Amino acid sequence: MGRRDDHAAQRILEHWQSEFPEDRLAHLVRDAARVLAKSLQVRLAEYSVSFGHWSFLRVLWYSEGLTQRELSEQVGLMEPTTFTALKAMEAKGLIERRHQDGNRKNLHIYLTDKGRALKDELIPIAEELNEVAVRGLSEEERRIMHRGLLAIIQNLFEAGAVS
Amino acid sequence: MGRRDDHAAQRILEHWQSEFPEDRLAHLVRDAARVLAKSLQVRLAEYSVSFGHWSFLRVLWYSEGLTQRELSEQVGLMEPTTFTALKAMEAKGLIERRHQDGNRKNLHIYLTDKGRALKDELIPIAEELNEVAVRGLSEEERRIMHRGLLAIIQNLFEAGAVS
DNA sequence: ATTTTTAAGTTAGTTTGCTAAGTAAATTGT
DNA sequence: ACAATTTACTTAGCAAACTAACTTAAAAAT
Repeated sequence: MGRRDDHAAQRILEHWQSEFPEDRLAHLVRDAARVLAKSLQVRLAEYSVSFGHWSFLRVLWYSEGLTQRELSEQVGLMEPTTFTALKAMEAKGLIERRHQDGNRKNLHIYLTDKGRALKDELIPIAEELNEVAVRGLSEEERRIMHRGLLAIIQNLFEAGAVS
Repeated sequence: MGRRDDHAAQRILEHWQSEFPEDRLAHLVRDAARVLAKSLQVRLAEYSVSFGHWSFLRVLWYSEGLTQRELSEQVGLMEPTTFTALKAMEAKGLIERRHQDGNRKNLHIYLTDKGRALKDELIPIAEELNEVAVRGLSEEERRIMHRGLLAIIQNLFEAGAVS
């Protein structure tokens, strides 16, 4: 990493010693999410897989044949997002969208060989990145972060904070 | 919160008992960030302040007169993003962009009275939301999450993971 | 059996962020 | 003092997400 990036890293870190008590955690979570996403994006780009597509591939590798709606729910995105992503993935030859059992409405999603083959290439990348990200954190700390993030999500839902 | 939301909450939580070891943390961080952002957005909307504008306001409340570039760095966003947000905020009468000291290049950003007045209304909202989010987590756990998130950001920068 | 309701997919338009490339002012080097 | 470089802002265009509203198929109710 060059001097420019060291500088960027330092800036983003210094940033967090500073003021703004009122929503420090929210911004910190957001920054971490951005850095994580960006990192994965950079690595996936070598395989011409976008970050958006990755989210669907990782679900499909575990369970093909879901409908678009079911996929939406599994992935945690809204349907129009899913729709757009899947159309693009179909155009790139990663998946097929098929009607089934005489039902002319539901579309079931299947991987192509090409899409399926990416699994063995991309999973190690994600695993390695994950490992790098939490390097230096103890098992205990990792568990607490996991539980803590879940708690935040749950708290906000329970408080009716999210629509 | 209605039944529909309970359902949504449960789905998002069940989601995290499931497979996908390879980047569970990354997705969890991302989901938490989305829920946090969404929650704040909903609350800010009552004041016609968008989430994007909030990020700048909170910095400006602590230090007016920064240039656009300096603001970008403080907020942690790229300059074009800053530019667009500030133009919109100027149009809404929240800030002014002014040349200074005979320098025809740098633009310094100042709050209008309207922008300044929002501070007392919005800061409590953010504080309250933050409190709700981490409800049930001990001081110790909060500290670990804070350190852990910082560590993730730092690790990824150090690994050259981010461009 | 027909109507009504619900569900799945789609389209349109918005928001928030990005990168890459352009322009013009200010600074530095000769 | 002038040329070259760097810096600050701007423009253009793209990506990933969203909400709201539409269409049509399937399921439920009368």
